Amino acid sequence: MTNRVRRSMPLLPISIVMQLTDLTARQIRYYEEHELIRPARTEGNKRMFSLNDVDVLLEIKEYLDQGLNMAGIKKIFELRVQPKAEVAEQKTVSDTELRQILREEILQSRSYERGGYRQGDLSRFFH
Amino acid sequence: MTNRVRRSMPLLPISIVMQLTDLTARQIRYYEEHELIRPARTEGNKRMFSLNDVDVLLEIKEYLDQGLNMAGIKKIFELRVQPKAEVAEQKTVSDTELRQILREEILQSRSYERGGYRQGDLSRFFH
DNA sequence: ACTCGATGTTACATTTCCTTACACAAAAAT
DNA sequence: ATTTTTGTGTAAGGAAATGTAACATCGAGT
Repeated sequence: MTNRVRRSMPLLPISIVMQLTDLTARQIRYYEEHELIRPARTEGNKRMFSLNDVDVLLEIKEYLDQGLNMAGIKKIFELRVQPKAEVAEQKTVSDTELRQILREEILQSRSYERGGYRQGDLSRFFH
Repeated sequence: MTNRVRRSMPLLPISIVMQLTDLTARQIRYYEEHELIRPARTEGNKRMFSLNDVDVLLEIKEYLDQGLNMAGIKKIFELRVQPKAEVAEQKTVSDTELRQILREEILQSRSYERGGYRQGDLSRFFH
């Protein structure tokens, strides 16, 4: 359930996404222009990307490499069936709420798996 | 193996960490001053935090709530045994390499679990 | 009352990111 | 063979996020 929530949480600034995807800012913004991704915005209008966004970007890159154009890629994403539950969830949960959820889950999770590690473990959090 | 790598990858700007932890920038920087965390820096000297860092920060917060002071918390972290393999890994892998690894893993992972979802799945990546 | 530890606040500098506009090469369309 | 479209580069100017540094505050303990 919350898996999807986690992956769609806007956490990353564009600089990191650039490093993760090897795309330029220009490219990333261009793909957003074509509505292939919809990064969240901070109060100050800066883009914040989710892991999902990164994933989509990598996929776009792949398709471009294979010779597809924007139209083709756009169509592919359109055809992808989107579970209704997911849509509902996305519409009802705000970014701020997402982070609240995340924080709570982190707090809960930590109590368990703290063993011989120097620091607590956040990995459980991601799936 | 790469689990630890992932969690120690510097991805988050301070603003997001603030939201995730409910700490102020002042507090976060203060804890860094006391070497409880060691966030990476961008070329432009901005702090970039890993999930590990967030985890540690939440722990610090917890301890402070319980009345501990910096010295106490510091000591606790010191006493935490750190597996040797981890140390070696942390010393030999640069941030840039980390992101490279991450990217590659994302690419690999996506091919599998793409089913009825609108977008590829990055979750496998985290643990 | 005084000190110290943890945090708030303010000021100023720098970096990062934004939008907008123009350029351009390669591909597609005419 | 031109002309258009597409995907991307690049530059300008401005706004937002973050940095450091200094001083202020406030509670706990002495």
